[in-house]
Amino acid sequence: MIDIQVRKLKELGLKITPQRLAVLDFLDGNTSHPSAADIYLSLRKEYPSMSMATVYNTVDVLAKNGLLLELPITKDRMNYDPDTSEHDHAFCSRCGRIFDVFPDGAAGVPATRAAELDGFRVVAVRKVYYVVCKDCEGK
Amino acid sequence: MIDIQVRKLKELGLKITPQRLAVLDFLDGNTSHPSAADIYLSLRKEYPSMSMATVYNTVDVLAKNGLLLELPITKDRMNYDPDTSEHDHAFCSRCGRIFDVFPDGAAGVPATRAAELDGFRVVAVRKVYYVVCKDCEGK
DNA sequence: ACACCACATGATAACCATTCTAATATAATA
DNA sequence: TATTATATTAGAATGGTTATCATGTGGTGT
Repeated sequence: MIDIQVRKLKELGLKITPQRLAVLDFLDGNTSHPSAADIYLSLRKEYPSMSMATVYNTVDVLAKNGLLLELPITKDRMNYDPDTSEHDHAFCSRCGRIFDVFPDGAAGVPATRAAELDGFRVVAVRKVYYVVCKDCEGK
Repeated sequence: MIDIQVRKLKELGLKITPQRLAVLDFLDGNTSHPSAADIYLSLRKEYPSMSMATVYNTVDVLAKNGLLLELPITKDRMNYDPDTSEHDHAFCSRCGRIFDVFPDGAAGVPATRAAELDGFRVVAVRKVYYVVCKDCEGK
């Protein structure tokens, strides 16, 4: 599973370190949209020496190379998503959770439109729904 | 022009202060998507006593009441948009400018879809295009 | 016009996510 | 195994945002 990503790292000339593998392993299949602190706290058990700087270095290099999406949703932290397929997100401002929102086919924006915009070269697109989720709606 | 917004403030039971009027006046018709610091620096000339706290208080209360959009685009600051009509934004990572992107009619997402999503109540939607703008593309 | 008071302002400190620094460690290669 | 470019680490620094609290003031009723 993460072998694919390891291969990508190698292709990019990035060194395969235990820390990077740990981050990749933690992110693999993770749909919780963790923050850097979430990743750090989770890995600290297994890698007590890991520092926040390494987490930031790692997510930065992953994001810069398209292996991880950066989700700027609130003003107080960045969140990350290892699922780089085309989808949106819903953020519940009550509980703070971030949900994946996959295109339902019909309402999807054509890829052609995303590639060019007012003569600008489009590098990425982020769409966020600010919602009150089911759990929170029921108070 | 800003009389409309003053009326809205009154309706919401908010006091009409010189500082709020100054912020509203600065934002009125402003398409530069300023940060709190931008607002503060611009108003300091006219209102030397104004503090960042007041700017934050003001934009928060305006945003909370739908008179101002919060745009979480990068990890280093929040930007604001007084144009609350339905539109998207394009952010050029080279020059840092934020452009308005208005729906071209054809590709707009139906309002009905925005109101309900996977059973979640949708409060707001933000769509950001990360681009390289024309000016920056030509290096 | 005046007094009252809930709310707003302002200076400052506190907070916290992120970045920087510089010394040390290590993966990759030959 | 030696070399070297790259990565890691702890800690400090940075900077946007929030919190604190004393002071000021807009709005309302008298």
